[in-house]
Amino acid sequence: MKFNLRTHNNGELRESHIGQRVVLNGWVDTRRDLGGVIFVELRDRFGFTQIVFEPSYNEQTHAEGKALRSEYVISVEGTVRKRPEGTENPAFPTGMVDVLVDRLIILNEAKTPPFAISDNVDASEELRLKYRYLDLRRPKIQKNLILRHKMYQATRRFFDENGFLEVETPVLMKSTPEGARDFLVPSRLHKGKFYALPQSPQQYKQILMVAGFDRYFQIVKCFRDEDLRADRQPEFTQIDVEMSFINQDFVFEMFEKLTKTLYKEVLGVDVQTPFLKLTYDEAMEKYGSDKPDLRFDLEMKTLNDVFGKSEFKVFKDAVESKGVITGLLAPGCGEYTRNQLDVLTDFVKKIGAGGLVWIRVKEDGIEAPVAKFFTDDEKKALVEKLGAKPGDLIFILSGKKYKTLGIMGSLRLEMARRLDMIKDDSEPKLLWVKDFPLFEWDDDTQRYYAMHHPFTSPRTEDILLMDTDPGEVKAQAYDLVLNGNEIAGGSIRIFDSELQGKMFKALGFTEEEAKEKFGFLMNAFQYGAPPHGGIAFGFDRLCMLFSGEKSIREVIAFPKTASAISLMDDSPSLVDDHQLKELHIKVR
RNA sequence: GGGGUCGUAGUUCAGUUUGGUUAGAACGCCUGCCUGUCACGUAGGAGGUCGCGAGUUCGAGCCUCGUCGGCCCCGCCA
Repeated sequence: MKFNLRTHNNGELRESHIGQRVVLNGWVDTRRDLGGVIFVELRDRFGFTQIVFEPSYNEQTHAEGKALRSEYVISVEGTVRKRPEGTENPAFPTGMVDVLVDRLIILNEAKTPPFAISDNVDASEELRLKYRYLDLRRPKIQKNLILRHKMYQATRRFFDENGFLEVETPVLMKSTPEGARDFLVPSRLHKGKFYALPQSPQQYKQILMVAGFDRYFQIVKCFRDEDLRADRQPEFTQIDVEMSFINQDFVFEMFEKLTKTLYKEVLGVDVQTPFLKLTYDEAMEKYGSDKPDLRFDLEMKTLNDVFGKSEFKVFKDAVESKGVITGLLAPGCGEYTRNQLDVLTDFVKKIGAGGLVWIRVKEDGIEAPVAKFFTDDEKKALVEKLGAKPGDLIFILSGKKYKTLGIMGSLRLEMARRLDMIKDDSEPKLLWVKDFPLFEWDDDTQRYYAMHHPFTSPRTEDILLMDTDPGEVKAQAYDLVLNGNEIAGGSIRIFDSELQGKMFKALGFTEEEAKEKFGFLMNAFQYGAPPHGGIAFGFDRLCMLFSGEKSIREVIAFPKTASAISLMDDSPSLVDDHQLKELHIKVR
């Protein structure tokens, strides 16, 4: 079909164009047929322009315009005109003018869409995902993807300017035993063998360091076959980075700079550096989370010293078993009803707490079902430690250290919500959490697992503990946290074969197993590995937070549902038998 | 793997508590009228597998069981 190329896009025309002859292409957004005159808002990703079909200007085109419907794709020619006095629409940048049409070409008709292509029409997410190509026409989603584009560009500019090289790594790689479940890809050429999709390009980027690339980055898709969340998809995008001849502080500095740059260039916001740094233990004790939200205070206090000699059995057990007693002050909540307190007790029980101790602070002391177990000194010390005032409410949990702190952290977030302390427009709170434990004990398999990954270096001063007390070893691992979201994580790596061997041993790998799984990396390390370390940013999550969305699906063009299905193209799907046969696969 | 919640015109929802006549509303859609609208107005009209399947019942959108799907959370996510 013949049509003229546009002279302008639909967000472009201003009063300065009045009198010009223009060609516009786009989609019919809305049509208002007043009988004698027809107004159409023409839409493309640049904006809206009102075009007018007027019989006195061109009778034939006006008649043709009667046929237009929503989402028709058209090309029009006409003259830019100032809108008559009083009919301007300041809501649109192009609202001072309209285009009098004298030539209309309908490039494509369209079925009535299942939902209006508009920001303020609610359509269920299910429907939006099924018709994602229509959903993506909505200005809001387009705005999100444009922001994402800006993030890509600012990121690449930053790394280029700082001496990083962008290198692509394989998408078909070797399956590794640790960490998330791999997505497997069967090999046709090698019967019974499988590739894995990368959970991250971790080992490749370390090998690039051995190869001397010194500074590497990649904006890369990663795959983890785990269950989804609002901020988690099975395939997602990382800004993956690795550097040689650096230390942890150097990493902090470099990526504070990146974060600052992104805020400035994409949002025009100034953030202060350096960021606050908390150790993992501090973060857990004060906020009950390794990704604390610091937009509000509500700091937890460890009360082991207050109740160190307590006769209250629950507390006594916690102290004796090296557990924790942790307290949270809920200011002004002293009047919470028994029912409200029961709801909160259920809340913590659901996530694993044995129970919840609550205490009302009064003018003349404290009031609580457990008060009779406390000595006067304990009561006094408790109120003092938490800085409690009459009218406040105190919560106490006790039990296994990190688990209990984590539950109190959840309660902290819940109370912040109830007290309306989380303001969406508050300034971004960024911090580093560092000194993560190197290992995590797993009761089911009765062995240690690497909390970060098996290539993470312990703190130098903790290396000796690896043999005697692995649980106490801290890693040179760090997360970057934004408003309670983990947006990046990384570590300084082991670059010494001997220490790596020690690590594998602590994880319970035999030498043969280690060789079989990671041998190529170990081999590479024998040929002169530089000290190195890196970090990876969760790019989708970062885009989500920058655009103020609550789900990463809003910043991914074609996302999966919570059950990892793509509603638009109906994947995953069954495949033909002959495909399976070629791949030597039999479905049970 | 577990918990919560939702599923009714094209869409968003009401109706389910207490089973009972022809399942409603708004928007959208279609047709007529309308020359300055921008949530156009106006008159009329069409449009339903109450997610699906069993069961209880004289009778099920409503009750029971199962199942499928969306969303959120726990586990999981080096």
